[in-house]
Amino acid sequence: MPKRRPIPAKTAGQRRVRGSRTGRPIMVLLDLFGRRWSLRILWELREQSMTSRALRAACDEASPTVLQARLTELRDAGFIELIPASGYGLTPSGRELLETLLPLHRFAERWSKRGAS
Amino acid sequence: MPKRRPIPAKTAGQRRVRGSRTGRPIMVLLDLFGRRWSLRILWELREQSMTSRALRAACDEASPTVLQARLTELRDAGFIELIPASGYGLTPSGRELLETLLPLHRFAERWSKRGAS
DNA sequence: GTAGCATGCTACATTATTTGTAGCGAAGCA
DNA sequence: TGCTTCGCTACAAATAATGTAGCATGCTAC
Repeated sequence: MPKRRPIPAKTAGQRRVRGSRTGRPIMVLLDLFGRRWSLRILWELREQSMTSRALRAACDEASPTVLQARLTELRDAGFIELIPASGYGLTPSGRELLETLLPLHRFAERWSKRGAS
Repeated sequence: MPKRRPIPAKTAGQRRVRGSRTGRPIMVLLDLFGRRWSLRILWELREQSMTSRALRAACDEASPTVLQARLTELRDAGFIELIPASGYGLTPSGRELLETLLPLHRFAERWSKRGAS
């Protein structure tokens, strides 16, 4: 039973939402981000665009197979784009998404400095 | 080659940070959240505590094996806790984490309503 | 123009993770 | 005692990720 979801894709210029069953957008995102390297890729692109190979280097040399898969998914989702001149970079939407994730950085620092609790 | 990381764990009351290679806290988080069901679990607990079985139901009946693994990891990370009376719930730290993730909900709504870009 | 070199991307066998189903032992309650 | 739920585990089958190699294309330098 392939529980894995075909990932959001464009349909005639319109996003086809089909999340973890309900189609609720937040579920689609949580599902997409729950795949290996998704969040990491977005994170590494936060300050600069990179070629796919540089991105791979930035991501602990993750295998090109998955990386390429994530890249395609994130592209279909409209968060990143490939610009021949500069490589992969965030779209306006992707940048907006990253804005909402930035507080996570500060939280991570606080979190690591204290015990569990 | 098990690239998979043993997950942050307590060591004599002290968190042992050991991220995706650098040990940077943000990497540890991105890594933890890049595993299936991690984010979803936190999300489902945002408003109420739940028994492990209710949580499973809330998470599309994900297999108890992974769910249990994630639960343990999130517990070790100090984001959730098991209280016999009420089941699994967020710790103060977990609630703080969730606060930083809430904007994601609003973003998801906006995102789904427009095309990609 | 042809020999390099870097790009985005793919093939494919191996290894790791997840799924689905069943069920255990403990605790609560009748 | 019998019934129910709890947290959690076993384990085989299915799916996803890894690691290595390499292709085709588009450069720039000779």
